[in-house]
Amino acid sequence: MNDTASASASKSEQAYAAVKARIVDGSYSPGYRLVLAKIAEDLGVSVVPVREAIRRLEAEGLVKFERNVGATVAGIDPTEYLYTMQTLSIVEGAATALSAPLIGPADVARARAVNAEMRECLEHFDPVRFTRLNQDFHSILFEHCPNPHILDLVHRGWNRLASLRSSTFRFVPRRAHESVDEHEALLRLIESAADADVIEKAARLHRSATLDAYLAQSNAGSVSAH
Amino acid sequence: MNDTASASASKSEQAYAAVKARIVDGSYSPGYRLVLAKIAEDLGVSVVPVREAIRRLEAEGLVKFERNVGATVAGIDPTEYLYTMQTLSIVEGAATALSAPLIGPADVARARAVNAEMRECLEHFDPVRFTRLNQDFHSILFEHCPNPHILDLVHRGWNRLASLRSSTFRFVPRRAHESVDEHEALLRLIESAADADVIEKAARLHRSATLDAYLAQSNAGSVSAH
DNA sequence: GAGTACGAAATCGTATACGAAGACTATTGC
DNA sequence: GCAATAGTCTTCGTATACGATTTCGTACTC
Repeated sequence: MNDTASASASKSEQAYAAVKARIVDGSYSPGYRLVLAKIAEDLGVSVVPVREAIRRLEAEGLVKFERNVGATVAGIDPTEYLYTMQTLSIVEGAATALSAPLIGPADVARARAVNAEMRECLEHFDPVRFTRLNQDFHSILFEHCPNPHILDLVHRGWNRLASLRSSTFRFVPRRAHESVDEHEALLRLIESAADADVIEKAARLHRSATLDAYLAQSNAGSVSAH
Repeated sequence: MNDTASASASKSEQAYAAVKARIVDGSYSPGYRLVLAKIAEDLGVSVVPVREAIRRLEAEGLVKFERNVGATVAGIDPTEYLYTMQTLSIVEGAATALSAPLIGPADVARARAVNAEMRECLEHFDPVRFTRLNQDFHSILFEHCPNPHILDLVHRGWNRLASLRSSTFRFVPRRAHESVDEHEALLRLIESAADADVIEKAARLHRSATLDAYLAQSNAGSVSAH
């Protein structure tokens, strides 16, 4: 973005952005111990703003904080994943339904283009790229949501998910095909100005189907984590 | 030893609880200017923990914070109210549906008792008491929600609402009667182990009906469809 | 040899202090 | 008389410092 902005922004802000970036891009992997003094030194600031940044990240659920002990990057605990996805399915479904009436033909075209890329991506499957495109696609759908609170919840959910980096679809490649088809179906619903209820249900099911696929996968075989 | 739990908790925690309490109980009314140094002195701590407490409250939406300017108690901006209620209708609906299968006969009985009190309360209408009971009632319904994230979102929503103190029903007394009836209907659905979809929709409509009543009342006209 | 107790190191929590940014006020020029 | 500007004053933002708490290692005892 603008590195000049980081200079004008408060130190807390800088620290927040820096730590968050490192969590999301995987430099700090789950379980990583976040020591205030060390981070402060790395960023060339004192511990106070770092502390504030950590607490903000805690509120977002990206780090876990224990009093008098310290902070660690929040784990990808499968249970947590389940909860996050379920929550996201609900709020994203609502956000998509609310923003649907505000989605114009131009937006639909953009979304369709992204989905075409995704379909193409299926050939020589790249889970990371696919997951990225997936986020782009859904962003177009829910970004017009007029209720900022709901939109914020959706963003938080995606952030949480991003911290289990790379890709959901790495674990459930089969799901990717269905996903692309469901995207097209969703777009059709939006184009035809379907009922909010119908759109909401479709968007929610779309997400919880991915969750179900993941659960079926991890329950069936050995857990490949660790 | 727990009566002085505030002593064992961290200063930040104390400050957080103290400020939050004053916002909720109305000592600090909306727009009230929260000056760090003053609060710190009142509580007998330094500004650092107070600052942290304020930021936490900001994350919850109870206070509005402006860089280099200060914090004020978040207003009851009607638009904010609308957003909060809409969000709550969605997450509370989901939470209620998810917890419905876990609600036992004892819980239903308790809820019914609370609702009976509410009905009684209608005679010599006390909006504050009614609103309190209303929260108790709904708490019983969603508190078993197995997804802690969703449950947390519900609590936050209620907190926000609590900060526009006293009572929603002060503004829409007529709505109170319908509310009690809808509560009974909700309980019947839960008892009969109705579909999650049905329960969710009922719970959501129950809340958005209150919102609509409020909107109709305050605008006395109509707002654009949402 | 294993378990416990004591002590040292690491890290967090909070206080105090100083610098910076914005808001208010008084004064001056038009 | 009104507006613009300069100066002051309040309040926030961050650094540094010290006390509190936890954890880990080591030695001692059973």
